[in-house]
Amino acid sequence: MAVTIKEVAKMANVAPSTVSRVIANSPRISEKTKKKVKEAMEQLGYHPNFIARSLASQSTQAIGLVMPSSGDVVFQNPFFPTVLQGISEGAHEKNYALHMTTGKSEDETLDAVIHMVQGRRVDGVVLLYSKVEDKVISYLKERDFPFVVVGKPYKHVEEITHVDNDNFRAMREATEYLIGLGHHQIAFIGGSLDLVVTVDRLLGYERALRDANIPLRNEYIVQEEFLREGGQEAVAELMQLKEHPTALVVADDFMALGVLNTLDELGIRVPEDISIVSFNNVLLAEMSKPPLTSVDINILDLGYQASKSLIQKIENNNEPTKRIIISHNLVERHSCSKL
Amino acid sequence: MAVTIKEVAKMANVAPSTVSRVIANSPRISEKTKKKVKEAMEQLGYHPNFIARSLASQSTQAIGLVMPSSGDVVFQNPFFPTVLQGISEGAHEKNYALHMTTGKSEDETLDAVIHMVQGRRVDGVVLLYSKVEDKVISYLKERDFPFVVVGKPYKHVEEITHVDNDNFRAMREATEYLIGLGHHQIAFIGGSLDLVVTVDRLLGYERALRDANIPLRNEYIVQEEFLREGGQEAVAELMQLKEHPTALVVADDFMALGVLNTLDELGIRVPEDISIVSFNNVLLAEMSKPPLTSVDINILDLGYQASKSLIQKIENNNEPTKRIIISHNLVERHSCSKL
DNA sequence: CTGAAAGCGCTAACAC
DNA sequence: GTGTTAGCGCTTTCAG
Repeated sequence: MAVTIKEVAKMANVAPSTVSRVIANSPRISEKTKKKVKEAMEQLGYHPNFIARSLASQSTQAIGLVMPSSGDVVFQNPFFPTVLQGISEGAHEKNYALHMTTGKSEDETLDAVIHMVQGRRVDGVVLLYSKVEDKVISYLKERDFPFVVVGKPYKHVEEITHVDNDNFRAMREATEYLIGLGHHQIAFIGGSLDLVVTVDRLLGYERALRDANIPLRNEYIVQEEFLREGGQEAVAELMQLKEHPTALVVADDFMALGVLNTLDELGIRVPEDISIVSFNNVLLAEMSKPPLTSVDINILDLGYQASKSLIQKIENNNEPTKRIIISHNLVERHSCSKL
Repeated sequence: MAVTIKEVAKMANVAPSTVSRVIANSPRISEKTKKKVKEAMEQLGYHPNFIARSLASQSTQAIGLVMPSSGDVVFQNPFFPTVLQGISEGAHEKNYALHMTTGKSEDETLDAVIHMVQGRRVDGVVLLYSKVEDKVISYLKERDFPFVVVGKPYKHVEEITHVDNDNFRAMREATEYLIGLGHHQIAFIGGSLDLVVTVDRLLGYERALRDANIPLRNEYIVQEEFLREGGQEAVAELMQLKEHPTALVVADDFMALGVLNTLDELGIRVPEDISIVSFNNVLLAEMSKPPLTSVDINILDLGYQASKSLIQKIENNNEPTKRIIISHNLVERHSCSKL
């Protein structure tokens, strides 16, 4: 077995509790013994056992990550590694570890979360997605277990701490940008309406058009759940309309890449024939042909703030509910042109 | 506090140990009491406390994940979510949880691993990368802590269980494929030579050329560490050679996308002017223009087998060292043409 | 400022 | 088959 607190205590000629206090860096301990103990720890190569500490202190210093069901194609999106990185940075700063959960289906995910929570493996949870009706959220909320969501919860927005962009405004601005370039026939290509982010963006899109007195058309709104097959057709249909759009707002760079691809096959040039603004501004956006004008939503910060605020909530039980809005900004590249 | 084993015991009129046995599904316990206990658990809404169990049994049922330092651009690569998914599936099957570690630098990563291991937070570790000189591997090996690596370790290959593709053969075949199309001037674009995978593939490339009696040229070998800036130049230089290559093998789809991009800017058409074979076959490969001919390396399986074999090793201490080779296959799309 | 002792919730000999 | 009893390694009153 590894070296324990007892052995350190013996070596330093103190009680185990004193060693424990040194670890916790208790203020009421003399510099002298502190030093003595530290030396002993050093010499024995002591490392605290987290599990034991967790059991005694009823806290794990770990936060749980709930990913979308891995069946989802969403998972392929570079969005995730990036939020992860942000979360990880925030956690790291406060010495929290990360515990992951994935399930293939929604039910599996819920199950895994229950295990994690009831098994007391984590002190809090961050949800990396936000669906319209979500069992995980209900479960967590009901048990009053600390959690934050990346994105906007569908229900109880006021009672759930979440980190989000102002997706409504972001999409409104993106659309206005296109309007400013002279476009009136602007289509919206978004993901599943099950995702709150899609809903918000759709609303922003509609608002921009309405404000500019451009009539909305149902044919101009497509939900492209599947990045590939489904998308191809949807875009093709869109372009076959008598009055086909001259510009597109696309909910995600990854999707936009698919769109770009389809357009190319149809012999439609970007930005000459059609303009595109997309979202997220991942590395992909600058590597596509043409490089995409994309709304940067600061994914890293989204993650960073999520773990930060979760930890605050964990450490201070009556931390107020917060809504943290991460800024966004349009990065102009070469996928848009004036009409 | 939550309901414990004791309360269940009391309610079912048995000893705590009996309840424990029921949880462990011990064979030598009567069906009758088993049922009685289960009912009590049900009624009280009992959930075992993992932490307590871990402490008592000296095992956590969790495996640690070591990601490459997050500073690396590598992190952006869709490769990771996919291995993760595979690992997660393998872990899930055996009821293991996942614990993540990331550091910004190599040293931070090592630190995090030490914490995870010494803190007894995990029973084993899987490394999601394989670098040429790696402290994490040395550390783990020295302590004889169970681990497997995804990819091929640089040293001690025989003593470290790892899950890998036959990258040498895969790249040789990819190169031969191009040779078969009539290409003789084939350049190699790979990642950092710090990564073992790059080394293996480079070797496979060289072998294919040698076997075909095509002289190797140093100018034809480029390491493109940075996907963007650096890459642009490297490719440009390559194409400015008097005898520029007519085909490229690229170590990764993501990189290939960058290459495609640069080529386009230079007015060089794929596959008319130059052919490209890339690696990994992620979703990206079919979404690029043109869709990439790419070697599918079964990333998901790479992850799946990694967690599988790690768990075996954890559960059976004298499980032999294994080398697991995941198959690959060339997926033809539209980035190659006959010369 | 430091020590003694009682747990945290569960497992694992060892009895019977 | 089931109960008793020690711990696992640490934290945390409570004394002093």
